[in-house]
Amino acid sequence: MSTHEQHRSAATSPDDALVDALAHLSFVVQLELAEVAAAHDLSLTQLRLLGILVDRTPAMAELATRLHLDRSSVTGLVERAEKRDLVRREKRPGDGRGVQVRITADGLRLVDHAKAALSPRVLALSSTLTARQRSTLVALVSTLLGGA
Amino acid sequence: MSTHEQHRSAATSPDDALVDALAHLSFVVQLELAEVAAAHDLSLTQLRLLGILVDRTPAMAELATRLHLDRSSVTGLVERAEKRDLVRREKRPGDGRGVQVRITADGLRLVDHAKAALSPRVLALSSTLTARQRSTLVALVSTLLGGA
DNA sequence: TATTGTTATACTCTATAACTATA
DNA sequence: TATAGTTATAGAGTATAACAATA
Repeated sequence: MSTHEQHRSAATSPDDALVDALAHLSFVVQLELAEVAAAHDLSLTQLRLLGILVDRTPAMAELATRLHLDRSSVTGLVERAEKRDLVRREKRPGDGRGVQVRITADGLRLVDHAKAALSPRVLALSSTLTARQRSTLVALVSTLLGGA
Repeated sequence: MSTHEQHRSAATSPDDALVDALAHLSFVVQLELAEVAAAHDLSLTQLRLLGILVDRTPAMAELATRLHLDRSSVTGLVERAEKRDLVRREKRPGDGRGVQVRITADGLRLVDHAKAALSPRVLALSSTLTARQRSTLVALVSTLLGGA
């Protein structure tokens, strides 16, 4: 029911309870992500962009698909990141129209720091769980996400 | 590790696996939330605003706290919602400075529809889990969130 | 013709700083 | 002085529509 993390509603059915729990959890986790991004002077979208580029050199259109954004939005996103020397646009070999985006050393350093900052925050969230509970949670979420 | 939902990284430790799972899950759930909001011509923030107002009549400052926004941001947010007759600003009795924000019938209808649209989407996400697994997941997430 | 990416434009969202009015 | 809220301003983020270049 709740679309807000501080709205602790009394779920009336098991289904409602699940929807509530996942929505609420997503807000709490996203807040941590946004704070980590902000601490590195990045928006959450910029951080996601860098995260994607860590092990890929995608075309603009592929970035748009992965980020669920319009191609024109990605143009601006990459432009701003490029201005900060976090990414670089390169000509796509073999297709005169295409561009591929590559992360720079600066960008890589930034995303590494952000990732390092994220872990303790997310782990702190789960401090009320035992080690066994945490591993059960990981297993369930992995199944839910279709990841084995 | 992953800051992006489509980045299925091989977590190297149980801690990394937990951070990955929760981050990934949060993106997937937020995508559903954003799509539901968009289907009702709302941003996720506007939907959160309405969600808060369902059972409250808060002051602007309280809204800012709940939404993790600056007061000036809330001014614009409420203004746009008011322009669409989704909320109404009222004078706070007993404090000439204060304002309280109330959801309108239109707003309530909209948020109800959005909530109804969200449930099947989130439930579909968890279709790979058994009923018992879903209830375990709810219990673990509730503990994590400190909600008993 | 279709695809890739950009540009032009217009909004929403957000924060900072300065302001007004009330307490 | 302190608090509640707004305004002015600036910038990021986003989409739609129209465009150029290439395929």
